[in-house]
Amino acid sequence: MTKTTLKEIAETLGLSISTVSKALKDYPDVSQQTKNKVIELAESLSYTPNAFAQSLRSRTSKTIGVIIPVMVHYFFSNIIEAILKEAESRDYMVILMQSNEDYELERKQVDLLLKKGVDGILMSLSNKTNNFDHLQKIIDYDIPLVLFDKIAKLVPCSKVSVDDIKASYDAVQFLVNKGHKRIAYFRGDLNPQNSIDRFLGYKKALEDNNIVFDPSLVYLCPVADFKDGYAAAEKLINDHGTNIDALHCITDLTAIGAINYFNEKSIRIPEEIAVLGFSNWFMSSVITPTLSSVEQNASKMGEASIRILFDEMDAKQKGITVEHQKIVIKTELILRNSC
Amino acid sequence: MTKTTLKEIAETLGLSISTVSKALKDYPDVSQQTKNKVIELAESLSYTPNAFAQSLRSRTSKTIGVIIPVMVHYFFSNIIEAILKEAESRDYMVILMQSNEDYELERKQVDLLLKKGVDGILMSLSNKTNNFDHLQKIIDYDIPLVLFDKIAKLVPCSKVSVDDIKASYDAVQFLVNKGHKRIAYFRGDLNPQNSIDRFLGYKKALEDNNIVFDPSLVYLCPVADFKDGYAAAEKLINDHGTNIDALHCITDLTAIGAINYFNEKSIRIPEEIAVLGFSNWFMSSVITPTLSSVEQNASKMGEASIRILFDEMDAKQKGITVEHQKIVIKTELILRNSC
DNA sequence: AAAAACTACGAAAACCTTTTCGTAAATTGC
DNA sequence: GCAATTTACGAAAAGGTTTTCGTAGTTTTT
Repeated sequence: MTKTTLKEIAETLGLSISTVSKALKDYPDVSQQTKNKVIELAESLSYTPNAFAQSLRSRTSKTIGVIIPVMVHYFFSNIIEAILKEAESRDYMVILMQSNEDYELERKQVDLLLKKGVDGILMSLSNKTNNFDHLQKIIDYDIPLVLFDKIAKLVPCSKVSVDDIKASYDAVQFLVNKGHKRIAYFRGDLNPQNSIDRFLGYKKALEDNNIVFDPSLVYLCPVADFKDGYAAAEKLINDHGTNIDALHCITDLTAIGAINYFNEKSIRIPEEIAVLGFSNWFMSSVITPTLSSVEQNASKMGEASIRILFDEMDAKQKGITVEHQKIVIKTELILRNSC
Repeated sequence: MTKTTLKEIAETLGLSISTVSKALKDYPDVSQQTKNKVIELAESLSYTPNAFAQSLRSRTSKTIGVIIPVMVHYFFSNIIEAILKEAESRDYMVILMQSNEDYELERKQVDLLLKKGVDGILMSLSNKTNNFDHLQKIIDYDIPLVLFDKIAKLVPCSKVSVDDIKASYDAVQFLVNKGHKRIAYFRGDLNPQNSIDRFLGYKKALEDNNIVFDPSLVYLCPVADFKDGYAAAEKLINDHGTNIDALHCITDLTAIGAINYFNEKSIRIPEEIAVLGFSNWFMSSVITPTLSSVEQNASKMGEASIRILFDEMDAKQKGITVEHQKIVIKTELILRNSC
């Protein structure tokens, strides 16, 4: 079963390749009669143009590349889902890569995507990334680039993110309004902007409420997973007993780790310690107690990212240059039983 | 910033395109001197061959296509992760598509992948799929195809799955050994093979233990999600009160839905009803009570699938034909507090 | 010293599509 | 009836790489 080509159709009908091509693309300088013959035969042979040849000629591939740090995350899989759906509807294909929070790998993957000739790139940076030459390379190649969630503020490209400062600020403000004063914080890795911003939001909310920031209430959870949260909770209790009102965490997973520790030690939530997460994983709605969190609207973020990417790709096609966009997705506090 | 081509290098050095190409591919009929010059210039211009041209000529794309029914699933995202890693290490790219449990979409996606010229395809079928012409088309095109998890038994291609019958059989046998007799079952959609097999395993275990199969203890959870489980649990209790010893569910999510209902109604787990899920989602280890489940080894399944795919792709490249493989991944019972 | 073998390169075709340009033949206008 | 236009098609180049085959020029063999 070999794929049909224009040449075969041309030979069968005694036409030239050019005429067949033009007939299929409905050029005006082909007679209707010829068009009909060509179209009929093409269909009966189920002709589809060779994508490689088309790409070679047009220098476009109808393909976009997506690099994310990790796949097995409620947040990221939701974003990917939104991206796939939108790409689908535009007949674009998505090449997906996972950087595994590894800067070197991320760089290599960018090179692969560029080599592969994708028409655009969506990226959420790894936690380790603090050199942006590879992003500049994308821009130098004139490939539209949109960063989402884990963004680099200084790279000249479009960006989609949430206002992490405000999101955490609002969360902590809520805890303060509830009367909590000694609010611990489990912070994430020191490098990524999100992590920094959420921490700043936490600090600012304290300041604005005239609560003295106490560094001994801040614990580092570099991987921001269940284990980190569990371990930090253990340290927290060892250090402070239950002389703590509330706990805000960099992610739900960390918060759930902490909750599990508190449950084991029969520390009552929210009576003894109120807990508030970040990201609103599905899981958070089914654990005991259900976990309050910050909804990041992953789908909206995915949709916005790919929409902007398509805008820039379309503009490039038409030879127009467009301003880069910076979109901030609204977050909302989801209140459940943990606070 | 335009990409360097062989032609440019050739012109700069006063050589022919062929010689440059051969120099870079280390052909023996190019002098070492010339090779050195070419390699040096190529590197300084950071030459990378045009992937479209290479694909056009070689009829391969170093790309594989993956179609899964849904992305936001612990199981599938784990499989994808394994696939991405292995593909990565082979310098292959992965085009990912989500069929959304929609047969028509699945068909369209297969066509897209074929048109795009992927070198191989990995698929997990949608629940609705019961016509396999599109799979046959892949085979007719001589593109290696591996089905995983949601497979079609009769399609002549390699397959990777778990022995769902045995897995559920073992799970129910465990419940019986614990002394449970009235064991309810929340089954999945009627179409997919997994769903059928797990149900068969449940039935067979009862039979082998001389427990009469009672259809009134079986509830349908077509989507097999949290909602379905919650709703079915409500019906179960309405129908039978707590005249039930145990419950086995088609997925963890369903089981977690049921657990939430039981918790709300203060029905004690496992004292009044023991619960056992399927798939061993991460979530199951952190809810209250922690949920026993069947570990499907998603990573192993992903690894096996892509390994077989590469085997078949390599064989095709060499013109060899290989037997299709049928791999059954071992499952294991993970015991926690819910039973 | 002539024949044989080897070295190092280039021409050209093939992969397939798209589009520009050129040109016969048919048609229109006057 | 001749010039101007229109119609309908084909040739050819371009996009970039790979590989086969051909061939000058050089070296080795006898």
